[in-house]
Amino acid sequence: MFKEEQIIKICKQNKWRLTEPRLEVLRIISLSKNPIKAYDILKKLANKIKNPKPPTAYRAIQFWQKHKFIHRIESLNAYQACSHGHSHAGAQFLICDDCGKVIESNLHEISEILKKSTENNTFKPLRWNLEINGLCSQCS
Amino acid sequence: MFKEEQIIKICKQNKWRLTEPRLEVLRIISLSKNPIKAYDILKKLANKIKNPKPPTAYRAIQFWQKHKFIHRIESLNAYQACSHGHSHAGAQFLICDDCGKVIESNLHEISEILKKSTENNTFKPLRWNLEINGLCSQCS
DNA sequence: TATTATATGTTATATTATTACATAAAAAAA
DNA sequence: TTTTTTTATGTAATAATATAACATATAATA
Repeated sequence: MFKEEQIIKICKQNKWRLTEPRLEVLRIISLSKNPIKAYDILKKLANKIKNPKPPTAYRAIQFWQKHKFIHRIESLNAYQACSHGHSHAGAQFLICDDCGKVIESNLHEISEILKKSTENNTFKPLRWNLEINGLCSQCS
Repeated sequence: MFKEEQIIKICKQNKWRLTEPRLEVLRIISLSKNPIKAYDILKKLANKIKNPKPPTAYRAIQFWQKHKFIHRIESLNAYQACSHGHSHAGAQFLICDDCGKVIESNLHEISEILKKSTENNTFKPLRWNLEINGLCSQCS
């Protein structure tokens, strides 16, 4: 969704500190074809900064998650760049069981349903995560 | 959803071996008010069988998951008894950020949407997991 | 009863993530 | 500008979650 220069700009505008580990971690996640795991990020990070330790990766991951530029795919323990506007309350992912590709999907009806559900049962949804497993068009 | 005797019956009918660790793990999960973590299951299991090790808990968890009597709440790394018929393809959970209670919800419209989504984008959904965070009626 | 398949016990280890504390760098205040 | 405060990083240690591997036991089947 976002090009690096856009992100740099957004960070500047919001006065978010765009440090080297953060930028490198974002690049690693963005360049990854499929969701990437924390320790794989860490391995790649070692090509950019010397002998990085887990907290270095996890802190940067946390930073980008907080600002909604990346998502965590819970069922995979892995991270993927957000491919939509970065301020949506919920996300839905189509996870191909065959090739492992994860497509971030819109399915905007979901938020409608959640609103309705609220009225009915009084649970007040704030954010959500929908992970759908199946077969992508390539693999089916 | 299921009482123990029903489960015993279902296992018998299907010739699933209902061993002691499996039964005890199911009881522990069923009796837990909120989703329970594997190592907490293991701790409780120690009251029932002598010095159980992680695989004992994880194997039983896996068994009940496979047969859809329990769900894993991915965002919590925790397990909860299924409160619906145990053969649905997808599950939705309302997770209260305040009290930690997790309500398994119906939201049957979801499957409709997924079917539609399939037609549109050719992804073929097989199963899904929707975790909605917010505030339950008690806490809001 | 013998054979096969399934489940468990146990040790070890892999994977994922956080705590704690010292140091450094940037931002804000004086 | 200098001091102070806040924020981020480096590093070591360890916590939390999960699985592999293999020997033994138990149940199902032949």
